[in-house]
Order: sequence, then structure tokens, then C-alpha cells
Amino acid sequence: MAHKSQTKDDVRVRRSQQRVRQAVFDLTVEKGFTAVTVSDIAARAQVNRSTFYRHFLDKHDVVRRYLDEVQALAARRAAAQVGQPRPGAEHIPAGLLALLQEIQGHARFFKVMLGKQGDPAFAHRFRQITEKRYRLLFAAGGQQAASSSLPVDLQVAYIAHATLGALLWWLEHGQPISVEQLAIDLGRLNLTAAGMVMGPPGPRH
Amino acid sequence: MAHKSQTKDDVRVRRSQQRVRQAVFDLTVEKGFTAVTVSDIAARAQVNRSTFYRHFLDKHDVVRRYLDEVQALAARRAAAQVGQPRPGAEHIPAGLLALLQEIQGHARFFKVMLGKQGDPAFAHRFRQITEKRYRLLFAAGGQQAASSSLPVDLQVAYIAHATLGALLWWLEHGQPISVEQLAIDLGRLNLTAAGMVMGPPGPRH
Amino acid sequence: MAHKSQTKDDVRVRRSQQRVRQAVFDLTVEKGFTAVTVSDIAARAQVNRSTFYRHFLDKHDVVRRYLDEVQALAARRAAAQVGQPRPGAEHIPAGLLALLQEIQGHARFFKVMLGKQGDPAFAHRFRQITEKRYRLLFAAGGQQAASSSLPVDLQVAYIAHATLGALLWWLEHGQPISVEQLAIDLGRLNLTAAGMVMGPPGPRH
Amino acid sequence: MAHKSQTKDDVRVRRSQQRVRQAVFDLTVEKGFTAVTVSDIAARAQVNRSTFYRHFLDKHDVVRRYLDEVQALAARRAAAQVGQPRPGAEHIPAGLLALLQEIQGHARFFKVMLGKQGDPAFAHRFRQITEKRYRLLFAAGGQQAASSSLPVDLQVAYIAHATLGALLWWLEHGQPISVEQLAIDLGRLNLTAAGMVMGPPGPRH
DNA sequence: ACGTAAGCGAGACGGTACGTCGCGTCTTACC
DNA sequence: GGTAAGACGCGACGTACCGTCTCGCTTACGT
Repeated sequence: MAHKSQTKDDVRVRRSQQRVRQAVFDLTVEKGFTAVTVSDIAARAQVNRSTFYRHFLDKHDVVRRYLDEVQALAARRAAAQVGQPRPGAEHIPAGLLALLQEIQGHARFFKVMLGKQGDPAFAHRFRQITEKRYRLLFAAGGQQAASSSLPVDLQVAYIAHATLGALLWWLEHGQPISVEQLAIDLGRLNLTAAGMVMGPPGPRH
Repeated sequence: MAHKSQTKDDVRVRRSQQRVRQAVFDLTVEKGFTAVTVSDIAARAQVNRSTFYRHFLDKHDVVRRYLDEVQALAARRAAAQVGQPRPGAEHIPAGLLALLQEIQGHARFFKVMLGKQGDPAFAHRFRQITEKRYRLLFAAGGQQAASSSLPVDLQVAYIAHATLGALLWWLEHGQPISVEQLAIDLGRLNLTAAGMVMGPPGPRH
Repeated sequence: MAHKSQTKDDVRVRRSQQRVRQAVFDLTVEKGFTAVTVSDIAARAQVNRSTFYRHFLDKHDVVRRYLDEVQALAARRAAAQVGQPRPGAEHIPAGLLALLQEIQGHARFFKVMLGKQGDPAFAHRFRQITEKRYRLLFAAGGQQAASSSLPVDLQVAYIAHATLGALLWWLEHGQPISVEQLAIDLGRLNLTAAGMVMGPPGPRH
Repeated sequence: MAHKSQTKDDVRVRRSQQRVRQAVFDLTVEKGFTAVTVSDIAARAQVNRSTFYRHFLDKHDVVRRYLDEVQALAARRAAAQVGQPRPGAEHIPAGLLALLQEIQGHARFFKVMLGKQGDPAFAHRFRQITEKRYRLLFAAGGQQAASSSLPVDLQVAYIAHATLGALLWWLEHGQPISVEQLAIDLGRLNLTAAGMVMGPPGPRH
């Protein structure tokens, strides 16, 4: 397999899609995702509007697929790391690192996209990815979570949102610390917060 | 004061605006805020479309104003409480309580509105209100915040997002605990998380 | 009669109606009758829009009534002249004279009103008045008309339109001759043209 | 030339425009041009309202362009006739004939359009075309006009309006005579009236 | 002169049409 | 087969006027 001449391998196709994606990035930064129209995109991408529709369902489809690719990439990186010798003091998950690197590469795009001018569906999907990561983390070193009196869903939602908040802060303040440092800090935050959320085990409902 | 005959006192005006607001609530729950059109709203509110535009700029304006009112109400409640004798063990801020009660009263609306079918601007404004609350809290009992090595903005963003996450969980799971309990829990979470975020005071950048 | 206390005698009523009429005149000159709205009129007349509707059906009603008044005035003048000693060489019908004087008094209004920015219904009514005049003229000194091979209607339409054309020329060129001279010329034109229209009595259809 | 693939050659375009034009004709006859709305037109033409706006600025644009085409056609016919051997007794200008034929083909439309339910701008443009014709005529066989004591503009306005009056009479009475006869009569009228207008050279102002 | 019926200002409201914009589908011709 | 060009149906937008309708205030009138 993989040697068949696919439509997706067509030079023109790749060129068109790449142009469209870049146009969406640029325009979103310029005027906010909401205000971007397919006509805008086509014009900026120097592609006919009907060509856009040949490749994407709508503007949401462009960013949805992009997010999927990023997520797939992160997953691949994470998978590749499994079984690797654990590094010392501060361990940086390869998946998270890849994700953050991609985000930094398109910092302004993500900042807008996850903000008030953005796409709620995009933000939601992004949050889901984050939640999934934490769910796995909790499952892995789950003793703490198990001991908590709070539902896992709640813990996950709490930490995922918080993480996204921190990430947004990072984006909106010009990424003041390195991606690596951010990964470490987030990791620490996560774990501590996890402990915290379940922390004070006062008698509940 | 307050005895002048204002336009806003007009019975018809109040009726129209109330109907519109209710229509927006209902329709948002039914099909998601994004999918709601002004025509929809007018039809459901049994009001002419032009009447809608006489009172609101667009559908966003309706929810924006609503949020402002809720926020104003909460602020009033909070102000009224100042100087009251502190209750015993678990203190529930009156402002927060009022806010949560209003949210519970329109639980399904808020659930949709803050989710993937919602309005990013609404969610953003909501988050801002939450952040403002925490900023005040930090300013009041500020010793902890001051001792933290992390920027206040970051702490605030982190906790505000986390709180919203918890709130969403609460909404999406049918409000399993009472508003009062939620207020208490959120308060505890806030304080603990605040300590946590600044927690491990390792030397930072 | 005529001593009853009518609504129409109320000072306020007369004042409002007068203001409205003047506003219509001014605005029509400024932007063409078509472009004038009732709101425009009310604003210019310094009268509430609902007051406008108390007195007139719509903007057409204003000019329609005005034309009726002018026409009534002309008729009165004409009637008053009946039985008067015929003046010498050039006889000027009093009705026509009154009409032309009124028109000159509002020259710019009539110019616009009968032109491409005007009201077709107004122009039509105006033409009908003119046609009526000629029909009477033909009926009076009818021997010529009778001898003509052309239908009276056609003759009347032909001359009425022609007269209006001349009148428009007069208005559009700044009324280069006096009203009296115009009345005389039009009269001459009418009679001559009348003869002419029926003139060459070649065998017809 | 003329073999390039133009937008206007598109079958769909021609079809849409033709349908719209016909709808305007029909609706104008039915309810008067003033009362016709773009929605009416689109519905009748079985075309979407936005398609209407893709081709025309507004309803006036439709009739304006139509008139231009008619005028262009007449001009072409007139030009083609230049240099032809003059026929005998009654010469019928080819341009005028074409114009009258077109009018007869849409008699009811023109009747309404030039009447009280019509469009003053349309009537005005129509009159201008007529005036242009007479201006040319006067310029050609100009000895008479030159000898007149009246301004050419006045003569032209007078005759053009008169002609239109006769034409309207013809339309409103069911076109009692043939187009050819009408053309001949109008021609005779014109010349005679021309002589008449300048006729009685009494001392003027 | 004065009490009252009217005119009047203010403006909400239901309607209808406007002209614009963006969407997603489609056809046709080119390459 | 991908692409450009662009017509088309659809439907929402926000605006502009329309004509009708309360609802109080004020003002000129007629006794």
C-alpha cells in the first residue's frame, strides 16, 4: 500500500489545501475566526471558491482537520516515547511537548481561536483532547484519583479548563517562558492541582 | 428620582423585551445559540422582527445585556452583605450565591451557551466576571498571592477557568449538588487551588 | 352656514397643515418628491409624524389637495369673469392667469413635480385639468373642432401635452417671459395648434 | 471579434434577464409600475430575488435598459436607411417605425408606464428620446426653425410633448390606426405644428 | 375666565420592502 | 482530473418607511 497514486498526492491538491490552511490562519489572526468568510479565504489563498469546497466542507472543517492532525502528531510522539528510559528529575511527555511546540508555532492563531473571537467548537475539541490526556494520566497513576471523594469527570474538567486557562495566559502574554518550561510547569500544576481538588476531604453531599 | 416617565417603563417595552429574552433562552437550548436567527427569535417571541431590532442590536446583544444584569445583581447582593456579621464555619458569599442561583434557574441555557454550540464572546465575558471575583479575593486576603512566585494574572486565569470547568461539569451532570454546597465547594477549591498554584516555590525563570 | 365652529378653523390645525405643506414644497425642491419621506416632512415641519397622519393620508395627499385648491381658485376666478366686458385685442382668461401666477409662485416646486423626480399622479392630474380647460374651449368655439377629421380627445390630448411641454420649458428656463405674456402666447398657440391639428384634411383611415 | 466567451452569452443569464423583463411588463400592466416590488418580479419570473439583483440595480434599471435597447434599435434602423432612395408621397422614417412597432408590441405596458401609475423617470427618458429626434429633424430641414421667433428648445419641448400626448391617446384607445398610418400622421403633425409654433410672428416681449 | 375637548408630542408596534452578504451547489470550459 | 469563472437558489441580515395605536400633556375654544 501507500504506493497508489492518490488524489491527495496530487501536487495541485496539496498546494490548494496548504494555501487554504495558511489563509485561514492569517485571516483568523487578522479579524477573528467568526468574521472570516469562505470568500475571504479563497481570495487570500489565491484559489477559486469552488476549489475550497472541493476540499473542505466549510471553514470549520479546515481548523477541525488541522486540530486532528496536531492531535495525531502528538499521539504519535507519545507512542514513540513509551518504553523509553525515564529521564531524571523533570520528565517532559513527548506528546505534550509536540503539542505545545505546534501551538507556539501558531501562537497568534491559537490565541484568537480559543478566545472570544474564536470558534467554540474548536475550543471544545481542544479541551476534549486535554481532558483525554488527563484521564489517561489519572488512570495511570490513579491511586490519588481513586482516593478522592470527587468524581473523576469533575477532576478532569477542573484541571483541563485550568490548564487551558494557563495556556491562554501564556499565549496572551507573548509566551514568556519556553515551551519546555511550560510543559514542566503544567505537569507540576496538574499533579498538584489533582491532589488539591481531592484534597480537603470534608464530608460531602 | 425614579418617578420620571421613561421609555423603559413602558409596559409594552418591558413585555417585548421579556418575550425576546425568553425566546432566546428557549431557542438556544433547542438548537444552540449559533443556529438561532433573529427571525426565529421574533417568531417565537411573537414579536415583529423590526421590534426586535428596536430593542437589541443583534442576538448577541440580548445575552450580553442579560449577563450584565446578572452580574449587576450579584454585585448588589455582595455589596449589601458588606459589614454583615460573618457567619460561622462555612461562609457563602452572597454575590456568588445569587449568581449560582440565577445560573441554576437557567441551567440548560448556560450549559449550551458556555459549550461548543454557544457564543465565545458570552463565555469570555462570563470568564471575565469570574476572574474579576478572584482578583478581588486575592487582593483581599492577599498574603498568599503576594508570596507566590507566579504572576497574579496567571493564577487568576488558572482558577477562573478551573471554576468554569467545575461549573460546566455541574451543569452537564444535572446539578447533582445544591447551589449552596456548590458555592462552598467552589470557595474551598478556590482557596486551596490558590495555595496550590503558587505552591512548589521552586526558583523560576 | 360657515359660522359653525369647525375643527379646521382651529389655529393649531391651520398652523400644522401650513407647515406640512411648506415642508413638502421645500423638500421636493431639494431632493425630488420621490425621495421625500413622511418623516422628512414631519421633521422639517417641526410637527410630530402622527400629527401629519392626523391631517393627511400620505405625502401624495398633500400635493393632491394643494392642486385641488389651486384648481378651485382658478375656477372661481374664471367664473367671476363670466359676463365681464371682453377686453380688446389680447384676451387673458382670468382662470389661466391665476393658475399661472400660482405656478410661478412655486416655480421650482412645479418644475420638480412635473419632471422626472416628480409624482406621475400629480402630473396626470395637472394634465387632466389642462385638458378640461381645452375641452371647454373647444366646446365653446367649437366650429373648428367640429370640422376636424380628428377625434376631439386626440386634439385635446395633443394640445394639453404640448401646453405642458411649453410650461415646463418656461419653468426650466427661469420663466423668461411674464406670466401675462405666457398666458397670451399659450392662448395663441392653443388656437393655432387646434386649427393645425385638424388642418390638412386629407382622407383619413 | 465577438467570439469571446462572455458572461452575457451565458444561456442562464439570457434566460433570467428575459424572464425578469417579461415579469416586469406583466406586473406593470396588472398593478402599475409603482406597486410592483422586486419580490413580485422575482416570484413571477421564477427567479430568486438575489438573481434579480445580480443583473439589475432595481426595478427602474430593468425598464431603463429596455428603453435604451429600443432606442438603440431605432437608431440602427434609422442609420441603415440613410442614403436610401426617398420614397414618394409619404415617407416613413425607419427609426420611428421601429419604435412604434416596439411600442405597439407592448402597448399596455407603455400605456401604464407613461401614465399616472408609471415611472416619471421612464417617461422623462422617453420624452428625451423624442425630443432628440425632433432636434435632428429641425437641424436637417432647419430653414423653418431658423425663421421662427421662438427658441428651438421651446419648439422641441412643445412638439415632443404633443407627440407623446397623441401617442398616449393612441395607446389608450386601443391603437385604432395602424402603426404606419400613425407614423405618417405624426410626421405631418410635427411639420405642421412646427410651422405653427413659429407661426404668428406677433411682436414678442 | 375657565373647564374641557381637541390637538399634539412621543414613541412602541406590526408590517413590508429594501439591498447586501454569505452560503453551498451547479455547469462549462480550460489545461 | 483539478481548476477558474461565475450563475443560481436560498436565507439571513440590518435598515428604512409605512400607517396605526396608545398615552399623557397643553392649549385654544366656547359658554
